[in-house]
Amino acid sequence: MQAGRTLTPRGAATRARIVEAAAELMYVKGVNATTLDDVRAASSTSKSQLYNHFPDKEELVRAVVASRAAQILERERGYLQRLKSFRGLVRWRDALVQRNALQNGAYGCALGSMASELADQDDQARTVLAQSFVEWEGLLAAGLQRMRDSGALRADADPEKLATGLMAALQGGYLLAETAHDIRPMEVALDMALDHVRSFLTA
Amino acid sequence: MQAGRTLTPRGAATRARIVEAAAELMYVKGVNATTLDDVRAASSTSKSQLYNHFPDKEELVRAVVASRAAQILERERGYLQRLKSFRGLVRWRDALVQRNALQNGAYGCALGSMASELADQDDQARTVLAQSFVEWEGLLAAGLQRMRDSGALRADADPEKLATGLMAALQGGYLLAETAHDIRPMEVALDMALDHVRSFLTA
DNA sequence: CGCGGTCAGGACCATCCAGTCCATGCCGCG
DNA sequence: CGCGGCATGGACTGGATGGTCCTGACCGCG
Repeated sequence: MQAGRTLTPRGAATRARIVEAAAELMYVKGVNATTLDDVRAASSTSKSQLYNHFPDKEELVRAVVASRAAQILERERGYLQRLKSFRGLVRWRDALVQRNALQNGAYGCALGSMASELADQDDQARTVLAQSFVEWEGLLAAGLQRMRDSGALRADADPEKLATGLMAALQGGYLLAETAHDIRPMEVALDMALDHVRSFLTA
Repeated sequence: MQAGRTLTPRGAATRARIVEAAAELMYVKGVNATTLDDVRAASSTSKSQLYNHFPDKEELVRAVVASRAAQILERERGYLQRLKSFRGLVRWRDALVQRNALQNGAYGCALGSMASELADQDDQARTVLAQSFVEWEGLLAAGLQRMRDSGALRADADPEKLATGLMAALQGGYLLAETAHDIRPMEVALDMALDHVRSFLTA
């Protein structure tokens, strides 16, 4: 199985099943703690399928990273594409908090936890993750820019920096919540970032 | 070797060497990517010494966590014990940024990266880490409380929440910096949190 | 100075896990 | 309907890694 091959529908489905199962396991247990045998069992496939689709575990990990990044950016686009008011930002915050509350904060951010684990281990994965964060912040920055253009935000507001601040608060909040098994730090952190944006609101 | 044993000076030194070497390796490579053989080599000891001092790897990891937490809290106490002005907070920020700049943001926060890796893996370690974050935030909160008491901060400032916000910005900043290999996101995040505190300054 | 116990050294073992391989089955195309 | 190739299954292997154990050195105490 070479890269760029055209897959039959069945093959593509199997590949997707593998990536999805691996993503879930790696999210819950961590990348390094997830064995290929775990993935095999969870995806109801076999060892040779794994190696038909991925030359080695590293490539599977990269596929998982790409898949998760695409998934999250897709979801975030839903929230942020039309962002143009402070209320929209509050809704964004609420949706993230609520989603994380479902699991009591455990596991953290799917991108953030992989970033932390892979940053010192797979430079290629790290780059993709970094790029994903940039895109994610870009969605926020674009919304903030629209708010500025419409006069909701003052002219001296820097959408890029505000977006970075929001993302850092989000990621830091995820981490503290994951460690404490309590989502309140995440709420507090996001509220701080939101307050910061609010301080640039006109009138 | 049982817990609570009194060690000879030599034994204590060996134990400390092991923990220190393990801490460094786990910080740079990650906990799971660090093998006991790595630790043995880096600490110039032998396998049986490892097992003389620690029943298994998990306990070594816990010792590393405890050691790192103590180390960081000690360092932070130096910065925060006498914190009583906004300028002091800025100095705190600068010191952290400068320290992280030395390695171009790589590796992140020694506590944060272990928290992310161990949270879903060792509940005992997670609890210690959570407690350490609480203490760390406590140092910040105490300083902010002093600022409030002295009238530097308004009465409606909540030191606890401000401290949590600072910590989240710090941790999120570390993560983004580590992923991007660029400390600017960390600076931006901390500046946001500092601005937030500034918004509670009197006059 | 010698003796008991603690510490150091490193060979050794068992397990786990990434990665290989070959036999079988299914699918689409002619 | 038959054929060629792709997908599938799972047994197998080599090596890494956590953990054990035995031997010998050192240290403090009598």
